[in-house]
Amino acid sequence: MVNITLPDGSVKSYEHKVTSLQVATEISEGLARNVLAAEVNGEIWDATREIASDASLKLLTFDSDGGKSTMWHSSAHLLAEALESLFPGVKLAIGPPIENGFYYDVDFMGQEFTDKDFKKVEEKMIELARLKSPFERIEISKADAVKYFQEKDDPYKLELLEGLEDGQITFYKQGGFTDLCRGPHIPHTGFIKAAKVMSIAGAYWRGDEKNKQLTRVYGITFLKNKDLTAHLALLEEAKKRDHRKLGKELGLFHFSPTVGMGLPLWLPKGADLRGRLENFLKEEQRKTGYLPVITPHIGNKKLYETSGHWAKYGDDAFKPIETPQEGEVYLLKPMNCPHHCEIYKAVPRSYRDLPLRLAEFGTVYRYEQSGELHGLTRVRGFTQDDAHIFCAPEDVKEEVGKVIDLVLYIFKVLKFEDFVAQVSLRDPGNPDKYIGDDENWDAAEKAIQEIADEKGLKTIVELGEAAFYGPKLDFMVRDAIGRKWQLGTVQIDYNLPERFELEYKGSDNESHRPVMIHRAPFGSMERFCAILIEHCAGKFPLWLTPEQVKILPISDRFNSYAKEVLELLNNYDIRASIDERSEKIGRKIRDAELERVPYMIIVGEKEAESGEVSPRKQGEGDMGSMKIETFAEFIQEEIKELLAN
RNA sequence: GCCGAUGUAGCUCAGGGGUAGAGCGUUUCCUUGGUAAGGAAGAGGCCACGGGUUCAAAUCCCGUCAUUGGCUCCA
Repeated sequence: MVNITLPDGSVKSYEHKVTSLQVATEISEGLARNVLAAEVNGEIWDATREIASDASLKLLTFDSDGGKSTMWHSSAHLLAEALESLFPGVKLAIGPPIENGFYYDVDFMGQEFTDKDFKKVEEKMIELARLKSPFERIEISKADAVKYFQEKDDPYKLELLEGLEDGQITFYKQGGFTDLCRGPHIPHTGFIKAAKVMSIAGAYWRGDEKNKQLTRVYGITFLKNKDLTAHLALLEEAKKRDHRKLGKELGLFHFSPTVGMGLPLWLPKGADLRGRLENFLKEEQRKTGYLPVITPHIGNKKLYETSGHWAKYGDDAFKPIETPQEGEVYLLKPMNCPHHCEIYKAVPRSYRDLPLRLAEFGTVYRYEQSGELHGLTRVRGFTQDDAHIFCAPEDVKEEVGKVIDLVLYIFKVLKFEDFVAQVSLRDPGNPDKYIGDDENWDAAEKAIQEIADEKGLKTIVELGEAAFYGPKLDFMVRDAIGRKWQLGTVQIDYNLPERFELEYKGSDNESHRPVMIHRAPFGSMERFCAILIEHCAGKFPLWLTPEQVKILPISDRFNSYAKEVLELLNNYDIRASIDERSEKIGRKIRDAELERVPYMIIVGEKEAESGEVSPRKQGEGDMGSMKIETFAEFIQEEIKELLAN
């Protein structure tokens, strides 16, 4: 008797072994047609694998992460089969599913493989998929497995086999292709209806640059052609939103090789945007008890020896700077925290001073490898919206809670509505990796999890992802087109207070060690601006955008009336300018639309006579006529709503 | 840093061993208009940089630099 418990709690009983697919068929034929894999007792299995004893069962379709990854893993095998047939003699390394598709690392053994070959491979994959070859799971002894790959002369699989234990080894076979694989796989290749080879890149065998470089072939597949089309459309959309492209078009920032790679130059509009974001956060921080501090861009190397950063991250810092006379050694600061610790130490602290929240938009410099640089998201000089909260251990929970409130407010205002909080805790199997006593760790981990729950955050817990100095809470957002980004972070730190010997006098008249909380809601201004640009496709919220209103006179004759309107809007603190070119109104509208100015106002004879304006909303169109004051108040009202707490 | 691709006008890109091309932008002139591109003329390039091959190189080869897709890394 086999009892299968389904996610809704219902139980199905069978006389004999049963496969997930059979269970699915019983529920409905339609479901069975869509089942790619199954989660059996929390482990993902082939839907065709027999379940011999009582189990909980969750059927996985393409809508689930497990279903997708199974589908893509199987697709990697299909890709490998196609490559073997088109490029005889290729050696295969590994081929896992990834977030958007899959890849296979292939040694082409000197055969040329370029993007011109993609189409051929895609067609071959589909041709093979149409055969509906089942994925067969084969348990095999290590000796037989080794023999198989020796005969096939596949050095990579043989090396992988070395690390595997006899009795644990499985092959998967579909059609004429057999691969060493743990599985699981979809029932048969026929599910794969659309295939696309996306790109190729070099990748070292086992990620080690001493090893041979293989060709990583990226691909993606879908159950329906329509889904592939939609996916490609999404990539197109992402290209359109690329902050590097929009940054250029909208005049936000610029990179000059003469200044240096990875060192962004903020143009007036970009600086305006960023400054506004900073002021927005500064104002919120002022309201919630943060104190501003400012620290220099360099600091004595000793500072970083004390903090431990030099030992751990010295290789990722710019080379030290030396004074010409005294032989002192300085570092361009890669972190703000040591400076802030010194501010803490500037005077003796009492429990009455705590929590002490020191905030600074601190610019830091880190040596990123040249190949790592990417627009504003990965740069060598960037500004953190940094703050360090020094508090008593018992206040950690409350302080983290306040940081969460701040982050949630920012997300709400900037319309990052889809996010999860990742709670990073210690790796229980590896306690030596961490500093600080267990008691504090336990308390901090508990505090973070409790407060995250109390604040109603959707959380995922990751064991072993904590920093060596304390647990973390990171916010992962999904942007408007579904891409994931890591934004704000909150980190609890026992290390630096220890290293800098920070103390405060408690109400018991004894010395105590504070806990330090690092937090940066935006992370870095550069990276955040990049994400924001892509999130809103350059259409910034009204309160934030460099130019809120563009005044468009119908002809030169109305430029003077336009100036009156401008002056009035300025009195309402509305950022506006006039398009005085002698172009037709259609042209002025088009250009303002492309500049993503949220509101245009058209002024001509009619408006000049009645003292009104005819506003037009970006992307939407004409709003009719109204008094200038009415429009100004309308703008002010919209901003108020956007910022409402 | 490593591998691949790319580098031509301010921008987007075509071309390709023998006067350097287009569209957009820009400048000047004409046009003065009612909700997403009015017209004309002109300016603008050491074809990334340095070597080589060649009678001749923007074009072919080598190197450098930068950009870019990945890999590795990310306090």
